[in-house]
Amino acid sequence: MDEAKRQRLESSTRYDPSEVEGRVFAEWIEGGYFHPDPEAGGESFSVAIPPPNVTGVLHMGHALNGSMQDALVRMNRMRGRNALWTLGTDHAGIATQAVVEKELKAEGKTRQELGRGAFVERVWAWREEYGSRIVEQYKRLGASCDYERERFTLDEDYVRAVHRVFKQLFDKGYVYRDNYMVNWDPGSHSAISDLEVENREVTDTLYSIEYPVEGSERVLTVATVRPETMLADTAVAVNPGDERYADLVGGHCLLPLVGRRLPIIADEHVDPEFGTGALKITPGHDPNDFEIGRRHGLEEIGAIGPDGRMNEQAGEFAGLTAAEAQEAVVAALREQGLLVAEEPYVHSVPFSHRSGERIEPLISLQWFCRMDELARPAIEAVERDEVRITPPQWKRVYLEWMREIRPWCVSRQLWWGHRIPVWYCDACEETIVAEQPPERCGACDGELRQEEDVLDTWFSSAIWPFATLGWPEDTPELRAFYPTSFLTTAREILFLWVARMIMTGIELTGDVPFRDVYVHSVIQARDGRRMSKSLGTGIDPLEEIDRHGADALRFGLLAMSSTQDVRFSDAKVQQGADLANKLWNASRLILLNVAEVEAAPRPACAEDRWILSRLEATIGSVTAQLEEYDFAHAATEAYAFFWSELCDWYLEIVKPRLYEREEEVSATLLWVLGRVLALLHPIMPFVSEEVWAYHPSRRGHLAVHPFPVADESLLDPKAEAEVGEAIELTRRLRAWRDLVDVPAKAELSGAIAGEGPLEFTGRLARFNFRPARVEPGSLDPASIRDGDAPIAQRLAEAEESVAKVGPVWVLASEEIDAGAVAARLEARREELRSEVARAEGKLGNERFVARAPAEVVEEEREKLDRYRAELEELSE
RNA sequence: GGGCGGUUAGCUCAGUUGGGAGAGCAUCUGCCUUACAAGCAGAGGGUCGGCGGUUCGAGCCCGUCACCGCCCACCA
Repeated sequence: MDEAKRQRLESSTRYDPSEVEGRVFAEWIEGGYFHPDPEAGGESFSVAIPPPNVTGVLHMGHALNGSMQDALVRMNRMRGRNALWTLGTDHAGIATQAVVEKELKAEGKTRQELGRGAFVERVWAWREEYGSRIVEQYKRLGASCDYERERFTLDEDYVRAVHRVFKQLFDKGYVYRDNYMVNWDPGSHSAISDLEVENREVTDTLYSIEYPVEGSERVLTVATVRPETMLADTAVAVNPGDERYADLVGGHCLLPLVGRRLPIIADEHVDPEFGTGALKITPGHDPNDFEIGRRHGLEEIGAIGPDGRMNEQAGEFAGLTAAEAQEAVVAALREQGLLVAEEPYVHSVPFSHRSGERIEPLISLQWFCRMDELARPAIEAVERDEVRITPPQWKRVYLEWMREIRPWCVSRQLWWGHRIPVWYCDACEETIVAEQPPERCGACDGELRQEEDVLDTWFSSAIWPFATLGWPEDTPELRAFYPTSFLTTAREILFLWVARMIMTGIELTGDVPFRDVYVHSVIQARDGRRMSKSLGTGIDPLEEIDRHGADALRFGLLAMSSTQDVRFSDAKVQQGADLANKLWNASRLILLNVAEVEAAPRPACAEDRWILSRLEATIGSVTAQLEEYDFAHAATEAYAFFWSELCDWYLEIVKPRLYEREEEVSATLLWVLGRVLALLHPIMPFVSEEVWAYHPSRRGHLAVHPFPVADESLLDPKAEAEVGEAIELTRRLRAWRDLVDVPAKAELSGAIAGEGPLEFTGRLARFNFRPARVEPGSLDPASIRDGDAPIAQRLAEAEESVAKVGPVWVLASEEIDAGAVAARLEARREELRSEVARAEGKLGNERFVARAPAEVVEEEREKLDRYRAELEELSE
């Protein structure tokens, strides 16, 4: 080690992530480790990041998902796979357009004033300036993405891919244009899909209105929470089995305020139990009524326009907002005495997930995609586990949703996005769908105009895993890295994104887009509420990185993740920070004291075999857990091995040997340290890489160092048992010392029977042991010196076959308070008496003895014997 | 209205096929022991949401109730 490095190790007693992370990340990039050559050959491993919105800033969900992906990508890169982690951003139509429109508004302008072309240019400008923020933030996390292949869903070739998809689906008859009821979002001024609607409980007023029946004194009383929509009513419906109204079906009533004749129809949808059993039908503004209307061939009237205001169909109410119209309609009805009841009514109402505004269902000419044909193979792929979903309950959720799938409204009335590749000829009414803009109409050579609408953002993200690799071209990237290896995702986009990727992947590439889907848990705010910007409950991952380091946040997030949702735990992040610091300091101890030897397992005694065995066992199980997406157990198990077994026990045990620069222990320690660093690297890449820089075995960066494979030949159950017992003995001695109030500095004397790795036990528990050859229950007089008197006995049990550590006697000394010892002894006797009673009770139960498995009964008998023996020994 | 998940130590969470309840943090006690006081050693703390059932034996299996959360749903 050169002098500068030694100096730094000696002087830095604390690990400082802020000093390390930027520098180390730059080295990785310079090394080009994250930029694989698709033609390198060999086994590849690839992941396409769920593309964050280009407007986005890194939030805790990204940080969690990123930590998980990076752990697996790094592990596989270290295993020598040709690893690609594709990063990029989503143009996020509505969100991005809204951001720029807000900017415009601040300048007193609107997008309409600007015009489409200038507006879109303006969004691109915005994107150039701010669009890479989140990419930079992924670097702070340490994400080993290929930053040289950053993709954007509006890249030129990505646009071509989208056009190809649209055309292909159109040609197959899946994509079509129709006048249909859609979820109109008055906020973004666009249609949105069913998946972008969220239902909220709302208390409205339920109004009961009387519709006079034509040619009769009777009235039909209908109930509605939206009286303003009555202006667009085109029928009244009753249940076909409802005898009260059987004679009226086929007749008409008169729509109050408007005077339109409404046919009275019978439809199964009407619940005779609800209200009066008569339902006003507004096909233009209610999804149910729309269906009924289509079944009965009713007229579809739109009285509310896309701007949320009443149109000319609303007669005198035209120009009012829907809310104003409601008041006015109610007032008019009340005046005419047709309003017979008003009562509060709680029901669920659709709201736009995008703008938060109440959805206005209305009929509109839109582009749709039929999903049933696309869904079929995507269902089979999951049923057959060609795409595995973890945890398994989400498989069922996916399948159930897919089996009920409905057409997808893919057009959006926005300017920012993939403009739909459809051209209309006004001269001959030809519709042309094409990948490239056609010059003139092929039929009549007339002028063409392109469809104004753009595609749903999710239409383009649905092809992300292969479009980012160059599809539809047959690129080396596509050949090498598709299908991708896995996808980690939040469950909220299981339908919105994951299902659609599987469908398009199979349809367009003939293969699934990924083999594995891991649905991760949601990290909630500290108080259990949802983390959200608007609630102010968000926790900024970048602040956490500033405060504790990226490794700490990564460790914390992985450790707190689970199959169920969990609250954000500052303690877990702190645990990660502590681990990084501990790693640094343990490494200082080792690296500054070892002899100059090659790292190698060179066990010289039981404890050496023990730590090697524990290390390999840990490598095996942490690796398996990472492969099963059990990140929490992987992180905490690696932590426990390193902290407790390696630092608290092994390093303390071998310190004397280390200080003497013993070669065997030096070699072993370097070996263990190297493997631990590699094992931790996928979870804590920065600190592990930094420490590795000081390791004498280093030939290159840890990021591309081989990942450890558990070496079973180093597993040693015997050493584990022996040292485990010596550790247990040490613990009991320490506990005993504390409980009898022996001063911390006091060195006690004792006699011990047995053999095994006891040297460290005496040292760590501050006991001077003398070997004592004993029969159970008695102390060999030969081992007692003048003035010695055993005052406490049997601090450890002898395990038959292994270490053969026998009873321990502590010899009297002035540091020991005989009264405290006696009290402790009595407490132990009490404990034993209750254990004996418990075991006796169990064994006294005939049914237990008769029915429990023999080994369980035998075990219980052995326990009883042991407790009795110890109690016997401790009795005066 | 359906479906899913949760309820375990003061807090946040683990708990593999049913055989004496664990971790981290917090608390208390003692230690600046020459890697780390962001440390070390030790201790205390839980009728595993309630009730019932199956079983020799239940945190775990079954039923039921109570809260909490999420997803899906076209009943005005």
